[in-house]
Order: sequence, then C-alpha cells, then structure tokens
Amino acid sequence: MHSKNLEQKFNVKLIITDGEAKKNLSHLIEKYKISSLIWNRLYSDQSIKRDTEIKSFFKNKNIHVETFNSHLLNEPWEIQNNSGQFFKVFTPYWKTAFKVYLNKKFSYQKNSLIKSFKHNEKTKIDFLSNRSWYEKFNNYWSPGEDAALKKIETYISSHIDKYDVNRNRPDFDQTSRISPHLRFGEISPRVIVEKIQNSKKSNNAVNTYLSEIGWREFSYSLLYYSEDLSTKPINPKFKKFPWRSSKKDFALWTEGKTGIPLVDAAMSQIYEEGWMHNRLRMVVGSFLVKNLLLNWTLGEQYFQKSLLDYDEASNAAGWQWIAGCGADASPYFRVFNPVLQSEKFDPQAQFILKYIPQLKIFNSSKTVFEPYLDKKLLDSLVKEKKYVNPIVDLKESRNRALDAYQQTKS
DNA sequence: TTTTGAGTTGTTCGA
DNA sequence: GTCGAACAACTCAAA
Repeated sequence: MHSKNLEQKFNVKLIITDGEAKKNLSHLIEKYKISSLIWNRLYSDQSIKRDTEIKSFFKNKNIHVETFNSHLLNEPWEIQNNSGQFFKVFTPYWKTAFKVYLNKKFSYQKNSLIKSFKHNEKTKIDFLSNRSWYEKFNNYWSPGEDAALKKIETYISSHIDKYDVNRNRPDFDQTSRISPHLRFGEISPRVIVEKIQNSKKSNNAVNTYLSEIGWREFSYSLLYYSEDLSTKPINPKFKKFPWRSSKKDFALWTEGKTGIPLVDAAMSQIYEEGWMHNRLRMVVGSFLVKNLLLNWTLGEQYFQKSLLDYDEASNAAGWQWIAGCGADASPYFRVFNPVLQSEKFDPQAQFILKYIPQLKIFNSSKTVFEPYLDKKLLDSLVKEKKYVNPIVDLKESRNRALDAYQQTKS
C-alpha cells in the first residue's frame, strides 16, 4: 500500500528488491546507467557500517552519492553535553537538542530529481502472507504521505491542546497515531515540528507532545552511542539479572491470556490494529518484565514483529526504560499495578470491554478490573473457555520482582 | 572546580 | 479517606 502510494505520488514504477544492498544496487546502476545515488541516513551500528561501505564503494566508481537526514530533528552526533559525552538523562538532553534544532535554518525544496524511466525489473518479494489477518488494519490506517499530513494537521488543529491529559486514556483514543507514518518515513519529525510552530500554539499540552518527539530523538541518541541497544542493557548491572524462563507464560502474554483484563485487552489491540496505546505499552511491559520476570528482550522482539510503528530506537529504548536497565530508566521499585492502572485510565472499563466483551457480566462492579475476585462468575467463564484464571498473583509477583531487583543495587 | 538540586509515565505503607 | 515518605543511584547543569 505504501509503495503504491509512492508510485502514484511521483509517477514512477518502484523497483523493490531484497538481498544484499550493495550487490543489488551494483546490478541496477550498471543496467540502467544510473549516475546518482541518494538516500536518507539510518543510525544503528549495522546500518551505518553497511551504508558507509556502500557510499565509499560507489564514490570510487564515480557515482554521485549523497545522504540526508529526514528521519530526525538532529543528527545524534550533533548533541552532546558539556563534557563531550552523550546525554544519559532526558530532560537536559531535550533542552539542549531542541535549542540546537531551533537554531537551524531549513529550506525545503520539491525534489525534481526523481524521474520515471522504463524498466523490466520485477518485485520478487512476497510482502504479505496469504492469510489475510492484516486486512482489518485497513480500518485503522491509511498509508502514505498525504494521509500522514492530513492526520497531523487535523490533530494539531483539533486535539493537541488536550494531549497532556487525554494521552493517558486508552478509552479516549486521543493520541495522534502518527507513529506508523514516522516509522515508514512518510512524514519527517521536522514537518511535524514546523506545523506545530505554524499553528502558533504554545501551551503545556503542545510542549508535552513535542517532548514525545524528543523521546524519539533521545532514543536515537542512545541507539547511536550504545552497542546493540536492542539486546544489551545499558546498565551493566543487568547483565546477570535472574530472569525467569517460561515459554508458556510468554506465550500467554502474547496471546492476551494472562487473566489480567487490562493486559489482555492491550495485547488484543495489537492483533486488531497492529498498534498499542502508549500507556498500555508501559502496563504490558511492566507486567512482562516485573510480574512475570521475563527478559525485556522477549518483549522487544515481540513488539518488533507485531507493531506497525516498530522503530528500532524507540522500541529498544522503551523496553530498556520499563525494565529499569536503560537511560533515565523507570526505577526498579516502580511496578505498575494493572488493576490500579485500569481504574485510573480506563475507569468505565470501556477499553477493556471493547476487546474482551465477554467480561461485560462483571461490569456492574469493579470486578471487571479483577474478575478473579468473583470466583463463581469467573469459573463459569473459564468453563466456557471465554476467559482465564490469572497466571500470577499480582502482589506475590510484585514482591518477587522487588527481591530480584535488589541485586541490581550496588 | 566543586557542590547541589532535580530528574516522564508508580505503588504501598503507615500516620 | 488522605497524605507524605520511602523505595537507589547516578547524571547533568546551574550556581
């Protein structure tokens, strides 16, 4: 869908290949007498290594090679603290980084370099499996730059002023949902900031929204300056953390069968939309890492393969944050209580019931947030295979996590 | 140069 | 029922 949108927009026929980039580019460059190679930069170790090699390889062959930054406000190497190190705390990072960004002057130009030409290349990749589970995503997402621009414009004019309060409510669905567009490069964070500036809005809600762009930038800084952000804990004390190992518990978490309604509803949102509300990412993350005591990298990998907005920097940094091993991380003693989180942020259980409608029979009381308190009613549901008993006791597993995290202290 | 205060997102316990 | 303290340790930036 995304590629079709690009083809229409630029009136070109895209060539899509997989395999080794340098080899494939060589083939195309030779075959079609291409003289110029242009791309937007990426920031992981492997990407940088690969792209640097490609750049020098083709430069040596007298191909014009030029790279740009469209993915970030600032290049990670532009932002350092006074001692020449990268920032480990968000607030001073963002203060500095946003200032640096505002001092830049950009001139956007329509790119006239893109020209269509005839070719006989065929796309050999099957992007989508034959099973059509993804078709329902069409109900939630419209790929492409035009859709992204429209979405952010509407959001800024109509909803951003209450972002700071409403963003916490999965039942309200009042976030901008721009993340998949950012992830696929359909919109640049620079365009988002520019549109916010042009709106002349400046209030706490707008600043909170901007700081979320800031967290994305901060994550890229961490990705750039650390080694293997998605597998190696930034805090070295976590190298020997006593994670549990339970394929069964992990599977139940992914399937939304933990018996904790908010966690299960959130995991179901991924199946339905390919996306999950940010607060729920913290709730399910805390549950996996602390209540189940399973390694955060499992969650990182699961999100990687299931979220439309999967971003290599934000995802890894987010999981490290919730596990407590990241930069400026959630402290070890902060174990989200999913029941309290439901009561605070889904008070009418509207979000829960949207994804687990069979729990409606509990709705007359607060037991909809913790069905196990009404044993009789839950037993009847379990018998009909409509819901499950909780896989952990929240209080016990919280204490187990606190004990395990004791050892990350000095 | 050294010191000091503050720092995304929470929960529980005891007064 | 409400409220503050405790739950660590460390980085950063201002003074």
